[in-house]
Amino acid sequence: MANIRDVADSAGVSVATVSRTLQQPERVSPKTRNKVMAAVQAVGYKPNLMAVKFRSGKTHNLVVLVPTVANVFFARVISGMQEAAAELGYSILLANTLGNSEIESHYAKMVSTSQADGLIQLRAHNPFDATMINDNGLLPMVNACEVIDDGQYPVVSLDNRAAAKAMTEHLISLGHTRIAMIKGPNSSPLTQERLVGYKDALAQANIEFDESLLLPGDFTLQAGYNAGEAISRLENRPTAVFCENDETAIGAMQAFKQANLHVPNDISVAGFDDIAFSAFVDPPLTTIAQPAEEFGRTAVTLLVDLLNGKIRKAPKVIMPFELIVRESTGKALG
Amino acid sequence: MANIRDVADSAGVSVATVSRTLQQPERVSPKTRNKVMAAVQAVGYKPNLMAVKFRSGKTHNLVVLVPTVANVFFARVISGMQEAAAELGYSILLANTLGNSEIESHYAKMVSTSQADGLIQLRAHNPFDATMINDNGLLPMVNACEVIDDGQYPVVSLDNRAAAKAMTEHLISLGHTRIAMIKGPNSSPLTQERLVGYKDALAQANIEFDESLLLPGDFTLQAGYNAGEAISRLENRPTAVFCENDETAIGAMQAFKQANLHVPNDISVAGFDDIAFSAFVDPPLTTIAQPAEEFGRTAVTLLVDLLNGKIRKAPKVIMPFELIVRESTGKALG
DNA sequence: TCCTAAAATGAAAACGGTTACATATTTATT
DNA sequence: AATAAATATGTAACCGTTTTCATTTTAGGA
Repeated sequence: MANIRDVADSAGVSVATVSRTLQQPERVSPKTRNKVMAAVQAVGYKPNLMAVKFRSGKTHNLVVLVPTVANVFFARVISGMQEAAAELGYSILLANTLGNSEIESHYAKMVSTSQADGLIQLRAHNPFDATMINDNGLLPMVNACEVIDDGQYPVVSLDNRAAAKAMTEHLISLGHTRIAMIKGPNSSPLTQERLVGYKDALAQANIEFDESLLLPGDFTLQAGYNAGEAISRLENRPTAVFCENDETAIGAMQAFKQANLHVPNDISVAGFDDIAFSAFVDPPLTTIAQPAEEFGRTAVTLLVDLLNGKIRKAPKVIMPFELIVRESTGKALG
Repeated sequence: MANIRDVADSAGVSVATVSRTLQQPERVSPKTRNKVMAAVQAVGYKPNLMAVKFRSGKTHNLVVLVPTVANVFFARVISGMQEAAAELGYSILLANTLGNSEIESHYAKMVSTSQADGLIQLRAHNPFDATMINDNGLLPMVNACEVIDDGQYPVVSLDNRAAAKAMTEHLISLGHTRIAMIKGPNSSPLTQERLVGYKDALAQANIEFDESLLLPGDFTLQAGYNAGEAISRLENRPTAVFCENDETAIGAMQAFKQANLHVPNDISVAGFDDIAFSAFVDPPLTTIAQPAEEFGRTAVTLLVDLLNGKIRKAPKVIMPFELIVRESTGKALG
């Protein structure tokens, strides 16, 4: 591979002049500029950006830690990130961690080993262990969606409590009083917040919280299906189910159909996230829409600001949500 | 950030010794080793991997170009890639190109600018333009799923023609003779191959190919819905629809339901890919399963072999498929 | 104890750029 | 035409590591 010295030799100038021609063309005379450009073509020069990044100490790489890109909501967030990063001149190193802590720390380590400038994660644990921490103890990181509440890192999040409350109120307004909830994984703070919002709404309507209507889940279709089956068999069956994400809701609906329960006549089903599939299932799913792409864009912007020292204290950006009422929720009958 | 020189000073040895201690501990005396390790801890040394990669000329980064991670099938392929890469000591730089050619070439350029050792793409165009090509004209690349047929690059693919033929034969065996097809984007060779397989099966059964039963699509839910609507309105309606991917099939099924067509009694629907959702829609979707994760793993392995010079001629790996019959396809009635 | 071979360590070059500083050239001013 | 100022270019240090080669130290055998 031709390097900058080959170009310099071919053009009969110094390497400094070649570098200047490429970086700040206005600082070099038109005559020289032409010579150099011709030489660049002639020798087929491509700058070794690894050398540039090493020399400058800025990689312009951002690591993104995502539990799984198979989660359709995350996929939208990532799209937003990639767009914003491209605009700001950064590359996204997307780490699909699959819950594998080796992959996680492999990528997290990229920040402490100068391979990336900062990190964004869509999960709620500190990815940096003692071996990665540097002098001042803080590596540049932004948390999106899920929240680490230690207030040390910028956060872009949703008011999950308010959103869950809004959805529960919607169900209550349709006359439902026995409302089950299928939860997300307990490890996720977001799951807890949504649970609190659900309880808020119940309390406000003077409906007693019933522990037996709380079902475990992990945000997958299969978990939704399993919970749906369990609900179908309940003796005093609830008339509505609030699922903490859309995959769960779609899985549950399938279980209800196989148990010959009609949605929403026998049981209303609500989701969370508004993934693309939700408008195309039968019946179309009532859910909470989040500005997923905007989440991603904001996270990247925050991180870049952080890297540029434009941020004093870790900000907390709360994104808006929207209740999308479709046909999977209806009036409580009987 | 402490560098190797700080460690050397702290341990009272040379930088060469520090480097050796870290890279080939056996080449250094136990006494020195302990001193150095202690110094590493004391100064909080983390090697600057940008410098290492620059120096070695090997980045151990692989760029993966994917049109959109929102495609659930791709998400599975990516998971497989990440696993294999982790095992082989490589990092995946995942580029969600969103069809944006700027993002595409931004990431493709990483290979020609020494930021990545090679590239895998899940699309069928040459991402390298004239400005990226190096001396011998070939940059290390592997094509997965979609095929560039110039035989220059290794390929890991499916016999899409055979798979589409198998699915069409399944429909024919159920008594269907009017079988519509909802295509993928025309830009995709894979789409053409599946079309040919479909025609193969028709010809073999002496069913004349009907151009009017061929509907455009782009692998999205919405395109499937649109095509499904169009099919519902056809005067001489087909009794079966073969969709070139599952998203399309799910979108089409939704359109049929809204047109009061029962699946499969009024119309059978078949997909392709076997994404997770397909087992959880109503009715569960008949489809072609591909070993998605294995695709990813194989692509990474091929690329790494290519980088290590273990490959003479561009190999073509064909992965197996499986026909998954669920409830969305049934006997042709009437 | 002395000599040789093996093992351990150090000095310095190299990777490919950028950039501060020095020097050479051009342009402007009188 | 002489001089100052502005512009253009070159020289060399530098970023943090690895690695070759030279040198020193240690171990082993006589």
